[in-house]
Amino acid sequence: MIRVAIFEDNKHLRETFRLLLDSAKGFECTGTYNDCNNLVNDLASHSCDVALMDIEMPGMNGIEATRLLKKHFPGISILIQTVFFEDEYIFNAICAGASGYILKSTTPDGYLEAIRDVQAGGSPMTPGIARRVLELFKDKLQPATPVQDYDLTVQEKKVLKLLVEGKSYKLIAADLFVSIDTVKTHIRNIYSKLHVHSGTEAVSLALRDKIV
Amino acid sequence: MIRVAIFEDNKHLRETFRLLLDSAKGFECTGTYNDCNNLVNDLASHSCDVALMDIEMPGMNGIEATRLLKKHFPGISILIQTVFFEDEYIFNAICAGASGYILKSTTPDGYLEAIRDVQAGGSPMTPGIARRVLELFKDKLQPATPVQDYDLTVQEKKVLKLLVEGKSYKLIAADLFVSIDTVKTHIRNIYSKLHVHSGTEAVSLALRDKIV
DNA sequence: ACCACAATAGCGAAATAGGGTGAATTCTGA
DNA sequence: TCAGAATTCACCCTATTTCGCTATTGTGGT
Repeated sequence: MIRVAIFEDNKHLRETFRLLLDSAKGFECTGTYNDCNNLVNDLASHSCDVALMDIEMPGMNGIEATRLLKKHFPGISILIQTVFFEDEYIFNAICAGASGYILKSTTPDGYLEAIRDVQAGGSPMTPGIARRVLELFKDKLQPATPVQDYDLTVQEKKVLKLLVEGKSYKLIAADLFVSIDTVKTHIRNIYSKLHVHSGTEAVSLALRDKIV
Repeated sequence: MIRVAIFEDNKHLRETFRLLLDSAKGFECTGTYNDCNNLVNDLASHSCDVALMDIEMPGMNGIEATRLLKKHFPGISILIQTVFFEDEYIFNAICAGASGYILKSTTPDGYLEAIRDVQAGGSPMTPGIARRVLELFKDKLQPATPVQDYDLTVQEKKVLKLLVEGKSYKLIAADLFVSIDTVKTHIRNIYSKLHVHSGTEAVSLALRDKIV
């Protein structure tokens, strides 16, 4: 028997879900809630295995709720169901700890199967969502394409690296066994190539574009 | 009609896949290959929509092959099918550009559905794989635990943020509508809390520990 | 031989940053 | 309401940085 809690602000949908679960074999609806403003208390008194979570709700939204719920009840699996296809939502929902993400266009049977999947340790996703997840995954984890390499010379890269480490001109000169004036020259050239005008800017750019 | 190429080193499986595709409606097998050592030529002469790709193969493995294939034929969708459940494989396969990842324990009908899914722009994954993907996603993208928060005050954080953007004291003062001496004070306090002694060090630390 | 360029070095001026000290005001939690 | 924190500002002095220009040496390519 899979115990399911429903969080959905649309009254009609909420009732539909309850009916669906009550009439299906192996499911039990432990409660329906139209917002997450009493989330922790709600679930403390009526524990469940899976929470079916809408994103768009008055007050706390489903993603914040997911985060909160995972913090207080790590054992509960959360299945996000929404009309939103946006990357930002998908991304945040996953990071918040959602175990599945399905669109509201899913059929009733699809809902039941998704809940079963989640309970079995799987992560059901609408096919299109899965594709978005993989794309996001690639984009964010791909060795951050060094957009430009700025044509820094070997020595300039060394200087920049030391600059990133927070060293002063004097220390950089000592590290590289050159005079401080040479360091000045290199830094001048680095700034020119990077189109920046200060050490902080250069460090920022170097770290963001991973030139070091 | 979905045109499918099969890459699988096990002869028996290879033949089974061909039979499965030939006997199923809407599928066409454009070729079966026991390795990827002639990948580009193979597919140049027999184009396809979906490549069913094994990971473990003699010579080039399925993940390298995926990368290569995506480079030469970006339009072809790749469905990985393997016995490996390891995170490393999943991770690399996705980064290489795979559109789906199913285990060999999948049923024949499951295979056909997965291929249909891929062709339709979805990303079929064995439920357990999907869960691993989400976990990996979270682990790798989670705002890398801010080890310390250094107890910066609101204003100090603002100043640090602007410092990271490469602004000078003067510009920071202008941005925050305060005097330059106030900015100096804040920066003094920031340096003290961060245990650094220069802007470049502070920016470096701020970016690495994601305090901004 | 000539050129481009990396790497080195120097000088000087002006701007910016860093640190010491002190102090007023506002906010905030106990 | 009272202590402490946060925010604000001032003045002084020194160190560092930034940027202008110039110049020598070595190296690789045409």
